[in-house]
Amino acid sequence: MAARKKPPANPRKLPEQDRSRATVEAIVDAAARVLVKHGYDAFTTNRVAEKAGVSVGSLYQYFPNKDALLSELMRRHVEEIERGVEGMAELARTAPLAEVIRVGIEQNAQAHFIDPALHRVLSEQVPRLGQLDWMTGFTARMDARVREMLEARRAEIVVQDIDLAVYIITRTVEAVVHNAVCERPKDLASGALAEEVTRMLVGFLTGKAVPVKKTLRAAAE
Amino acid sequence: MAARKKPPANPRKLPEQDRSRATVEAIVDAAARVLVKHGYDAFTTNRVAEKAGVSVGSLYQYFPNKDALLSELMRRHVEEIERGVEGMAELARTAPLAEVIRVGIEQNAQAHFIDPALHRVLSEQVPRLGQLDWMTGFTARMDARVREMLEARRAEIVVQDIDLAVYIITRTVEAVVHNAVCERPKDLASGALAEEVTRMLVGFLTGKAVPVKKTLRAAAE
DNA sequence: TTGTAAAGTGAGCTATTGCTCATGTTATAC
DNA sequence: GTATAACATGAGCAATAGCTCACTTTACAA
Repeated sequence: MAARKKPPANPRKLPEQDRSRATVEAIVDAAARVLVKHGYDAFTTNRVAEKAGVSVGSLYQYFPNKDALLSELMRRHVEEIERGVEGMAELARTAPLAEVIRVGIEQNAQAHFIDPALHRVLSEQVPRLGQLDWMTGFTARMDARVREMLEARRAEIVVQDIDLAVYIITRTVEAVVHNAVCERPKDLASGALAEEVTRMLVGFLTGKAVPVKKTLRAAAE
Repeated sequence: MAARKKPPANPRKLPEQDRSRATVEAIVDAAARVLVKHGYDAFTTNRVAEKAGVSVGSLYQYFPNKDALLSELMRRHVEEIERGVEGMAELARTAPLAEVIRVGIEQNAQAHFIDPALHRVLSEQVPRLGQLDWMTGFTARMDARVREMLEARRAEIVVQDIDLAVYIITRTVEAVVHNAVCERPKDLASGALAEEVTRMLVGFLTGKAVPVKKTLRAAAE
């Protein structure tokens, strides 16, 4: 536990040969495996290196410190999630509001199922690495997308403060889905949760009553 | 960092004399101060003892381990929050739905201002102490209250699955308010956020359109 | 007074962990 | 073949933090 306070933060060597690129991959993979299997307490650089089949020294040749490795792992995870949401851009222009929102919610849910165990550990156990550089960019991009979508539909929308609406929507969806993954998997799988949250958000945005579907959708496939 | 894995978990001595009760208070107080002022990284038993003006030995006479101290600190914090919500019981019976919800939101916001710094550290930095015994009871009680409130108003409510509705409401309010404390203090203070979230939730529950207030409330005092 | 239990002390043991560095191995350039 | 740089190794250092325990002090009861 030596240098947790004084981060050397040297921009370490970048892998140039294939061999070293493979090493970096092995390290990141092992990091994820260790986190998932044994939790953050067991996430030591020595252990990760061992599981990766390399020596600690190699690890520190590509990551200046433990947090850098953690940061890289999170960055990759978030990147995966963002890729999953990319396809929504065109749908957002063509489909009706309710559909866009429902798909948004379902996409968010999907994102939580890419690697649920890792996602859970990252968000519950890992100490907040005080505003990661790339993290702010991520949320900003997400917010911007929702904002554009809303602005393109100003006609249907009664909400006054669009910024505030974006804020409420994004936090609500993220929080409800995120918690539901562990606490209400059934309602998430059946679509009941997405159904209700969609109704809530559409009503909120349009200021109109949205009829309750009397026939709840059966659990798909 | 010796016994992090093998928790002795001995039910340590309970304070019997006034002197020792004062010691325990001093320790818990110091724990909060250290957390707030220097973050979780600086939260060491030695440091807490020092700040409390007692020896580490004394600390370990009343807390079997570090996590127990942390747990007690969180328990007290949550207890304070719960006390703040107690007064809502009667209001819930007399006032109109929208009013109850708005006050609920505002109470939740108030709770975050009891000790915002501590609240922030606890929720952002402190590692999840894997399902604290008392924690489940707390959320269960809160959920039960909201549930009762809804059931007493079944007539106004179109929602089919009340359990699911309770879930969505509680998570939404908690998440939106919690995040807004740091990210949108203005909207929280002005009441704009509570206004909008209330409109959203009432629309969700009643299935009716709720008119947007054209005149946004000015920031109170 | 005096015996006993509660309360308090703090030096230091034990274990862990992040990280270094002297050394060895493999690939590329000429 | 040889020089050079990239890559890899792993024993072990330095720091630290959780916790113990032998011992002292204080409170209270008889």
